[in-house]
Amino acid sequence: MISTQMLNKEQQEGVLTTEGPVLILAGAGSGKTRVLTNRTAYLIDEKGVSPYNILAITFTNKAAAEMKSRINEIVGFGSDGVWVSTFHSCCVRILRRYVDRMGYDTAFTIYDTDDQKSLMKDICKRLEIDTKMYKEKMFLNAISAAKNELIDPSDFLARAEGDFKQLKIATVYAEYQKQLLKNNAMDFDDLIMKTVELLSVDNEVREYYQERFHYIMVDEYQDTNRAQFMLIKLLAGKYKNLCVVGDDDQSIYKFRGADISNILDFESIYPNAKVIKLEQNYRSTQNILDAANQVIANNRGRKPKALWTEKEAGDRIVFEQFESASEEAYFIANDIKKSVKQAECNYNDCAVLYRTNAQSRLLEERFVANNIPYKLVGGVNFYARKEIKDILAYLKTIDNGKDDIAVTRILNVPRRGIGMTSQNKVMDYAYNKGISFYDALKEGDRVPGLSRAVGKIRPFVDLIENCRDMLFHNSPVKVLEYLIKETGYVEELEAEGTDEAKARIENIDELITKMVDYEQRADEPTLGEFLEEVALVADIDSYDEDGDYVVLMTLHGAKGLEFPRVYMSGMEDGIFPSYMCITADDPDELEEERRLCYVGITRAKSHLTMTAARTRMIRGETQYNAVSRFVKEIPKELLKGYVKKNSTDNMPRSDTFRKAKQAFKSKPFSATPMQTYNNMQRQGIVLDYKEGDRVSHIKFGEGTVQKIVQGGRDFEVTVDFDQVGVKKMFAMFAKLKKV
DNA sequence: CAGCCATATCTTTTT
DNA sequence: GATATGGCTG
Repeated sequence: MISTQMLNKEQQEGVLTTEGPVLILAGAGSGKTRVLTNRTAYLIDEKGVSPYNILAITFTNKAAAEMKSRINEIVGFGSDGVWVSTFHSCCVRILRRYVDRMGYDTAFTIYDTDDQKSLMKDICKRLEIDTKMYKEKMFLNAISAAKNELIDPSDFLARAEGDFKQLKIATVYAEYQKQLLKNNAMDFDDLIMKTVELLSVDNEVREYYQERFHYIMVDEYQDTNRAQFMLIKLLAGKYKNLCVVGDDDQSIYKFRGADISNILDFESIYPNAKVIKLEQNYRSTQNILDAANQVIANNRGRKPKALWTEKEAGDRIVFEQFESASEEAYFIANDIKKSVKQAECNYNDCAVLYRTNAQSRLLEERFVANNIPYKLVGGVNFYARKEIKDILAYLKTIDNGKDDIAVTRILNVPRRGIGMTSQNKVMDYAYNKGISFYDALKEGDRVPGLSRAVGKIRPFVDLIENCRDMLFHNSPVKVLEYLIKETGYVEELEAEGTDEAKARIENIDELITKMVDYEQRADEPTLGEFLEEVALVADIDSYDEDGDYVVLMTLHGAKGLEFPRVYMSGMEDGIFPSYMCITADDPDELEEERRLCYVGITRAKSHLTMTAARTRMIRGETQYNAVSRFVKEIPKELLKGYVKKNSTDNMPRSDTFRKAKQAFKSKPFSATPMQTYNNMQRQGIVLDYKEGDRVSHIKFGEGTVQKIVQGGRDFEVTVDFDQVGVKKMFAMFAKLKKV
């Protein structure tokens, strides 16, 4: 039974307004999940709606699972019937049932980014595209963007309007779709787009689902793209009881096609929509909320809103700048350790957030050294690891022999002595005969030019066929175990004996465990369903807030979560906001970064610490970065000790550094590795070039030395570069070479 | 055909 | 710094 007395007035309104379109603008920490779960409970308990007629859509499995369990807590029995799922799994469910009406096999496989890349590579090779000119990734990005906008290959061609590059993309796009269909596979974007297509084209299917879903709710609506928008519009087409929840200030997935106008224009698309604003924040202290409000206030083009809280001011925000990124990591690790020791918090109260996954490395090292339990979320997905992808490719081959990408991946893994030459011969044969790669392997003796290789291919085909036969009478796990034994995959790793090989074996064991777990959960376990589940998990799904560990993740990953103590690391211009956004002509990109900052700040309940480093290694180059402009947007009164010690002041410490910075104030500065720097310092600097000499620079290319001036401990060298013009730089950093 | 070494490119963010 | 690719050799 639900009780509305725990809800504020606006929240109650959100729960009780069940009919017609509703837009809930829910600020960070304003209890939107509570509204959604209570609303569902209200529909079932009070309005007698069948759970079967309710659909709730989220972005991650974790969010879906949480909503499900919270509905369960309130409603108890009967809530199982509610469809709570992610966009992608919802679409898969629909497609598995009806996609055969569009020429696909309902047993299609789902391609992840890796698979897409492999396929694209093959296509570029076949179409003889110079991948130096046009990168595979460029095509994939363009295709993904098109799919998010529901633009199919023929639309794309029509829009190309004679533009050479666009025409090229159109050709590749068409071929890509053709190959996907042939492989009986779909990529992530297809899942949404094909569902929209199915619902648009097939009246019977559309009416079925429209009739089924009397009530639809969508979480994180600000992150929907055009395709997802259409999907929802189609599904809600009959009853129009659509409730969307979102916050335009937390829209951070534009790069993935999210269209903020979906939420901003909701009222004009659904004219009689009721709009409810949730502005009371229940999560953060006043200081944290003030900081968030002040930062986000710098964005134009947002729906005006003001978050408020009844909470006390709380601690001020800590900001610290360090000489290097490792010192930063050292500080964060120590600070967490200290706080736990003093019983101020547990490890799982703490989260360390950063802009890019690469930043996690130093933190991890520090955490290991300090014996701090931590969990890294994101980065390389478990299912993206080599050994896991190999095993999954076997399973995919068993499940869907049409998936050429999977078959080619494992044909020679472990080594069977089948090289590229043989593989290409089979591939050509398959292409000419219009059959799948695997089917071509089966008739290997008829492939021209395959002499000895036939004998090597045979055992591979037999293995796959045996597994398929086994599947009729055995559980998928049995087949998996048989497979691992027969291929000798683990055996080979054991023989290797390295730590890395051991870690791989552990991962494979983990995969078996996951499959066992799946079989126990499923009513009727099938290999296909397992593969599907595996394809659609995000790393965040495995994060469990009950375990006592610090969590490390990107700011993007943290959306929707909250922690008593939050550390935002790498608060530097060039890192966050990223260099790409600073240099972009489009000011919207900076605004998106600012929203990301807003998301980060509002994750914190009571303690927020921001850190920055003066120097940081990025891709093997040392960068010097200024303090993030976002830090400067926070009023100083909210910061603890902003101008106190010299370790936290804004001026660079060393004379050399200050001058270096002046010379390179516009760009993040790549310096020579520290090794050389130290050598030079020890030896005193000897320049092997003089004024008028031709020199070359690692980044700027060749140029002529105009002036050399002794400055402090280093030489200030002025060079007129052929490509980029005159630059002033310090010899110590510039690493100029005489040519 | 496989294993080794040189090189090139990468990085924002993810279902 | 790390990983993917390409060329070479045994």
